[in-house]
Amino acid sequence: MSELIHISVAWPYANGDLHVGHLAGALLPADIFARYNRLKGNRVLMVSGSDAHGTPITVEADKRGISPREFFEHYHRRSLEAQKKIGISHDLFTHTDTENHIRVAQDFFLLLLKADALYRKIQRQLYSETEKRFLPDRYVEGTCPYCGYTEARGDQCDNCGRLLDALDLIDPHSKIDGSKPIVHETEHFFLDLPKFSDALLEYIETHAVHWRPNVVNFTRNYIEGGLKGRAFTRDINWGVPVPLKGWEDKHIYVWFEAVMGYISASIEWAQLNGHPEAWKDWWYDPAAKIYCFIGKDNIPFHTIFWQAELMGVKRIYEDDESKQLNLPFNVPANEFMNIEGAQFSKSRNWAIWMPDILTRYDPDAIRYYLTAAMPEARDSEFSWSDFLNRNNNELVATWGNLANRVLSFAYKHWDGRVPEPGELRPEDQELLAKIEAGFDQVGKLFESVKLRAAMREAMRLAQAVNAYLDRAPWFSVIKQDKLSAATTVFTALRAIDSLKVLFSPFLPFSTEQLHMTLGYDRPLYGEQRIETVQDDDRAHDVLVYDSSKASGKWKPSELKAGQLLQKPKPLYKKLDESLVEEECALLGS
RNA sequence: GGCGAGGUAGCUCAAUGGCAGAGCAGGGGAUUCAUAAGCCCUUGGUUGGGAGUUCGAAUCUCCCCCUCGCCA
Repeated sequence: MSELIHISVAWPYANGDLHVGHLAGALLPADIFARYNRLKGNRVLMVSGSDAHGTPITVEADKRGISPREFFEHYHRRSLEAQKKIGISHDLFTHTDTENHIRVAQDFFLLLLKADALYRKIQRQLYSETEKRFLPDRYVEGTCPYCGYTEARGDQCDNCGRLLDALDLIDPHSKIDGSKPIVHETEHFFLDLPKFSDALLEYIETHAVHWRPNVVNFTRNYIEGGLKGRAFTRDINWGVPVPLKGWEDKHIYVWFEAVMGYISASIEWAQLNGHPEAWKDWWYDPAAKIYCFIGKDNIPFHTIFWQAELMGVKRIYEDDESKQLNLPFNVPANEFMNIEGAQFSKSRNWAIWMPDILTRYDPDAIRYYLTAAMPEARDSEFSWSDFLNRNNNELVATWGNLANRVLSFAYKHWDGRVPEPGELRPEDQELLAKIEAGFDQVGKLFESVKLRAAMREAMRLAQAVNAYLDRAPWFSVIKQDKLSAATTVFTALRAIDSLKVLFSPFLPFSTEQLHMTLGYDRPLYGEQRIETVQDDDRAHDVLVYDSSKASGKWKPSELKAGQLLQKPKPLYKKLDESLVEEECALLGS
């Protein structure tokens, strides 16, 4: 039975390149999960985009003397390239500064206002006269009123650890230009979260049964601790303008606006595909399942605030009052990936950047390691020596070598064709039955979003094929009893053909190569393309996934004897241990 | 400071009250189709520290230490 699966992937902030944290935290698990569901025959809609708004982008753009738009578009384009190379198969990866997104976010705002989910409140905030703008708390520095530390930030004192109100800082000054800010009053809209408290708890009790414990506990506790209204608008001159007269200078708070992108991107996808209403299948059919793939820092936004927004508007671009927007079905948040024993840090360049490592390593080698070390249950560690070992000892040695040894042997002894087997012996049937059962076992792990375990299970099956080959007659009998050898090689080829499917969500590039080597002509997966979309006034670049040529199915091999093989080539490269020292030297430089 | 998660073998990680496991690394063995790959066997643990509950604790409770996230 075909299911509707929506995959909402956290929007990477476009103030820098993608790094392994983005991949391991959200992008890669989402892609693996999407590919599995496509193979299962489910209707998948996976969307995301670059988060283009917010203060850090304006600050960086100012530093470089360019516009925020020019600044984020640079990183957006690099993000598209990197994700295409590593095979993150978004049906649409767009950004939040499109005319479509701005329109949707503004309509969302107006619906929330109409639903009485927003209220107005006047605040006092620090204002920079030199920059003609309000200063976010973390861009203010001054003396801590408690401990006297002179470099306390507006939100927190790093010396005594106390939380501060920027207005309490002694001798406050702007971190950007050192000028002294003054106190201004400013009015804002707030999202009335307490109003949704009961409904949110109810949602957690009914929906979160199968969620990861850390996500449920954190969320329940957060709500039970008492929700407070949160500022929904900001004094910033970059973002989605508040669509009300007299409010033109204020913009919707970037966090609240970015999550709306899951809907705006679904709408954009539907329009690009010529079925403008198609997005509603995922957002209004109660049977559709929405999965949010995010990092742990994002949990409250995807388990509380986004739900409150959806509950608040109830429906958008839909007149039928019996319909209601779907709430996320699961939020499989990942923890963080540290690097060589220390936290990721952009300022110290303690980071592994995707565009950079993609110049040196194959995408599947990176995908294999990031999945094996994925922070599903707790923070995990990226270590270059571990990367080397897992690549050489697991990916190359166990799985790559298995495919290569069998294919080379078959190609050499049966004129480049799949051999005609004799009757299958008990050990052949046993192996094939084991592999067939793997589709259910690995599938179950996918359903509960345990991707590390799923890949390990596939690897265990590859080991079982190696063990089978150790006992079965083939190279030792090729001269005397070619039929026996043919039966073994046929069985092993079928096993490899099945393993190719099991591994393909994790390793889409190499399994596609293997698929072709095995003599198929239609690819397992669709094609990714970077395209330019023309809006009313502007244009923007997107990454799309075209599934029209995809033929992969989540089911055991039916490889036929006589099928013409292509000359096999190794699927993976063994890496030299010198890389460990070289890569570590690049960290922090 | 409050809340949440985590600390398990050399490394990366499993194990939610019932004999502490896996992969890799390390050691030994029989092999040669294959990228010196694969297969079989195997050495490693006072589960961060302390106290308690229990017939039984990595797991539950309390205290302490350390790491991460959110509140910010």
